[in-house]
Amino acid sequence: MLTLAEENYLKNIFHLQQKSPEGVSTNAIAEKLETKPSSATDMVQKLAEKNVLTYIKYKGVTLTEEGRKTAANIIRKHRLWEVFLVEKLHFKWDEVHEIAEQLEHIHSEALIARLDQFLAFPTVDPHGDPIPDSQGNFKKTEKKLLSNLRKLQKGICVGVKESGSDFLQYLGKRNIAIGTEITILEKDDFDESMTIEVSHKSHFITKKIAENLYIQII
Amino acid sequence: MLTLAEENYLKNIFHLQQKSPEGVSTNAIAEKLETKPSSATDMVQKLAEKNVLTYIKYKGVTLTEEGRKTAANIIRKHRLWEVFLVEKLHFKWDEVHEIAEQLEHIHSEALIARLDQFLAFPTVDPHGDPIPDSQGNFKKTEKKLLSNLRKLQKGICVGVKESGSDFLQYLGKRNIAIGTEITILEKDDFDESMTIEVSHKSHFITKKIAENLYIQII
DNA sequence: TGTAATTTTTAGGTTTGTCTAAAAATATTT
DNA sequence: AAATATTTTTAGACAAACCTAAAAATTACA
Repeated sequence: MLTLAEENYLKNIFHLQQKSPEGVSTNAIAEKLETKPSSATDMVQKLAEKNVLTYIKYKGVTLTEEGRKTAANIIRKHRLWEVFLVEKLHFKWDEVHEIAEQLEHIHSEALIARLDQFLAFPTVDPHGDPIPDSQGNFKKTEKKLLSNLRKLQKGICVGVKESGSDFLQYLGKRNIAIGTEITILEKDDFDESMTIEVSHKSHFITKKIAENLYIQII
Repeated sequence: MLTLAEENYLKNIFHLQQKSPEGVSTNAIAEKLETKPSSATDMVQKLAEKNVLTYIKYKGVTLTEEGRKTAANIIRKHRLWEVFLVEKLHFKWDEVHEIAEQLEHIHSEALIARLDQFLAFPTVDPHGDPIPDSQGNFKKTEKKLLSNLRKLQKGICVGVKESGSDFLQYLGKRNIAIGTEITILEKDDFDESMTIEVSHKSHFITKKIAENLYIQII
């Protein structure tokens, strides 16, 4: 079982590794965690002992598979709690980070499993960031129907289901084409219509339209 | 801002003070917290410095008003989270204590205010223990209509609203009289009927009956 | 009331996670 | 390639929260 401080290091090293997959420097870690490089070195040595990362002096740090899974699980908890705070407690999406920073360290597998179910298994958090599954896997970016996405999720149009010219003209008028980035601003629970943003303009679209657009989540 | 360890001491001292209001010994604190008396002494001295309790060497400890309020607030959070876990995530009432022990230390007034609202301002936790208000006040035990109580809440019958003989005979047949202890086993959300336990027997009663029985919560 | 038993505190030490200052390794520049 | 600059690690210290062992105060009781 990791301590709170250890969990925070692991989570931040995970994020840093996205940017520099070849290895993360202790200085970068210290900066991210707003601490001194010497403290980061100390902690990194302890985490290497615990086999959640490999550390080569002066060369930097890489998460092990175990470390990667642990970090992903913390991120999973953080993002699930954010969904709870926004969807259930009606916080604004920009108010939830600090609280989720605390909640992500609650230890209970059962709690997270039930929270996930209570929230209807969300795949993105209120900022549109993906929520990894319980095995720590981030969903491979695959095409989905626009109608299956949630509020604030972002994606790139990668195809259409119905390809009649009426439909394509409809898309053309709204500057939607293959490669176009789309963000869901609002989604109505009742009729599944949505407001989407396309190149800084917002459009209202019906369920029928959304069911005919393939999107790759980004 | 108190540390997690300090909060746990405070909460437990609060509970111990219920049993011995004249002062709590450091040994009793150590036993409750499963630590050594010397550690309890150390912590108590630190908490006295922080003005949340008064400490007289060899004589024991009493919470200050500030300490009392802080402790009550931790208990409030613990019990609100228990309600959430049972009512929203469908945990059993005996599975929630450990998780609530962690959640009670999340620092955010806004979170607790919204959680309270989300849970519709419960006054008791799933074990029937009272939830103090945001000022740290425990509701004075006062009579309430049975229909206003929640599942698992316990009380003593202290009066009736409608006192026609039909009604009193109805109560008599079920061994309900002034002084009788009643526990709500089940409460139906739809028609507000309930199953109650009276001297080890369970009875089904309608909303109309429940609206005419005054109960003192225990 | 004085001695024994118990409770409580003090003294000194450990671990965790941090710090500063200095040393060592690596990288850069001329 | 040598000198300089930068990055990174090591060494030693500190606060929090705990421990053990010993001392001091209180309580029990003969």
